[in-house]
Amino acid sequence: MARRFVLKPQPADLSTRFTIDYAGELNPQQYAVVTAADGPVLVIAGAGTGKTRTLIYRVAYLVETGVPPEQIVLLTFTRRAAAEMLGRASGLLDGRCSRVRGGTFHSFCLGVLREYAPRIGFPRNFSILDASDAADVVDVLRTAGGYHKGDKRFPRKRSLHALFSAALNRDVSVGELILSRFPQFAGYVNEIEDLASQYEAYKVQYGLMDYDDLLRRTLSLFEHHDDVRQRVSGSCLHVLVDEYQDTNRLQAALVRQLASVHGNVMAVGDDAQSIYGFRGAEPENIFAFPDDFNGTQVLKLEHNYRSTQPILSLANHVITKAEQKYDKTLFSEKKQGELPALVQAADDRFESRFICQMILQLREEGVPLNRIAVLFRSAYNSYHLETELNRCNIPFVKYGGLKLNEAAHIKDVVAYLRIAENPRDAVAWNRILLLLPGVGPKTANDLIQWIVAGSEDPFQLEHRPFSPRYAEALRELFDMLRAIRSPEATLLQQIETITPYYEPILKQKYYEDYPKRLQDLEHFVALAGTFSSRSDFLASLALDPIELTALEAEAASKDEPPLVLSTIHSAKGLEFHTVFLLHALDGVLPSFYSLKEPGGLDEELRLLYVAITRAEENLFISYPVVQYRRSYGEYFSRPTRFLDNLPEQIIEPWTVVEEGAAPPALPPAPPPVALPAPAFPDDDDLLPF
DNA sequence: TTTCCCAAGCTTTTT
DNA sequence: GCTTGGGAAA
Repeated sequence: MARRFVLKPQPADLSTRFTIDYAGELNPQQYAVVTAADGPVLVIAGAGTGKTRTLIYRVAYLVETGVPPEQIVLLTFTRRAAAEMLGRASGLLDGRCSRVRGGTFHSFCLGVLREYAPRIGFPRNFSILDASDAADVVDVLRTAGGYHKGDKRFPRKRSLHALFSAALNRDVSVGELILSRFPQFAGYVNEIEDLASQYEAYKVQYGLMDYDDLLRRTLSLFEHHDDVRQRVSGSCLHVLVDEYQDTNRLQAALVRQLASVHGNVMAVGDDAQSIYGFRGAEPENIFAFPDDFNGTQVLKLEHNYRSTQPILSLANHVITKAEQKYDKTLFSEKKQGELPALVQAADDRFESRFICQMILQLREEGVPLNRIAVLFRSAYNSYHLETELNRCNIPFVKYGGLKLNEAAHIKDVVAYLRIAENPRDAVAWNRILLLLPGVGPKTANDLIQWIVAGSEDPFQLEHRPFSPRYAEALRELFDMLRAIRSPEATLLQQIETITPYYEPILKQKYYEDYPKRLQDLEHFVALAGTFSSRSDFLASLALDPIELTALEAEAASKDEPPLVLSTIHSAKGLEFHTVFLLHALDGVLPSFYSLKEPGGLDEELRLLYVAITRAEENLFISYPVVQYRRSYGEYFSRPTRFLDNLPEQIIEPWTVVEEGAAPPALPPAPPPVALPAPAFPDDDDLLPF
């Protein structure tokens, strides 16, 4: 019997049913972005203009207007950023937003490839190579090919891989790149190009992908398999891309593919904050966006809610020094505030003590530690400070330093897991075979050939030529691997099978500091416990590297959220009540290396701009007058050229002195008279650091 | 072929 | 301060 079901009429105005008062909670510019119609939208957002907040509301708005959350894709620069944004969006909307797909380009591509990799000749369980794995591959090939036999210097494995990667990300051939930017290797163009193609072949042969492969193989998957593109892009009803100024050519092409079915893309960026040129990022992507997408609506966010006017004035001043002109002047809603300080310290120790004491004072005043950040150009710039912080018992996390998965002993353990996941993973095999006594590069290579060419069960020793020198060790290894391969073993059980096997090796290999490394392993085991599948765990380690200090800080202080130490790059998108920038020296920021790069100085300047605009209330830029270099001794350093000749109404000079020598250099006391300017060496004599 | 030892060289920013 | 490469002994 046929029936008729009568639908009730839909309410004419959906807005009355929104749970969020968008117009009330956002300014008109933000509101325009959040409620923008379908189609391509480009948002030019200055620093501190509530970009993140706007994107969060946009996601919520889309969900409220009926877009299925799983058809929204939010591409961000780090997974941390994605998780934070989706968390906040979920908070706005009773958890519905948690089903939004979010992550980095790399993690999104990984998801696509895990499904479609066989279409382009890769196994689904391909392994992901990090930079040092990739360098290991290059090393194996280079040794096998005997390239380093020449009389001149052949590039090192890391340089080689960096070269391959740079060529790919800039869409030029390795040969062209060498001639244009690395003339010192020009004598080896043919050899290096050979190696590059061997590297590619090796990855295909053993089912391996490096970071670049994740992007470019996904792109080529879309380009050559239209049904896949249709399917994937069809599931992306809305694509939102954060930090668009830091996308490279590949990523921009991916965005075009993802939006090719529905055409709903929102890209958000700020060309003045482009700091990834070294990785092939092309800030021009922002300006090319309207050409790439017909009918692009361009919207702007200009009101700064983060920083006080004095901090913005400094930022505005600094950015005018760029070669390239930026059409930017930031205005704050917060008019009042302390002047940014340019703090001169005698040396590293003074600088560190100044920062620690100031932090303690701020904490006294009620500023939580995790609202304070110390930023620096390079991870090692903070060594002295870290010692001093430990002395003062100030807990901290450091972002941008050594990652958990970069530590050799962690990489070893991960290698066992990787083999269990992908038994053809030659890099992982190489790594763990070399740990066996009596096995060197040659034997390892031979064994890998046997193993990979072998039967379905790669962990059989029978019928394989092997020497008694390492037979017993190999048998033990295979027994262990077979145990963790067992389908019943949970991830935690697998790791608990590995550790007793690996500990003797660890003890032997790192006898001096093995207890410390053992501790890392314990953290690692604990971390593994939070994952359910081995493949998720491995992917997360590769794509969302965890800071070594993050685990330590967590273990050490449950009571107080720690201070943040971070490279400027890793602080992108974040904001803090108080920001310290240390080692603001010529040669550090701008980095010595940047002088050789075309456009390098501007990028360093933008880096300073990013650092400055992280601050809400207080900004202290400090530098030591005397630096020490082993092999050179002590020498005078020079503060960053970017702050030369700034008026005192823009940045206030401070001097740090020992108690008794002069009034303490702490507010509200007026800053003491500056020391006589140090005798700077001539630019010619100036050392890189 | 492996392993040990010593000298040389280099040292940014990230997925 | 650390990795990397070369050379020589086992």
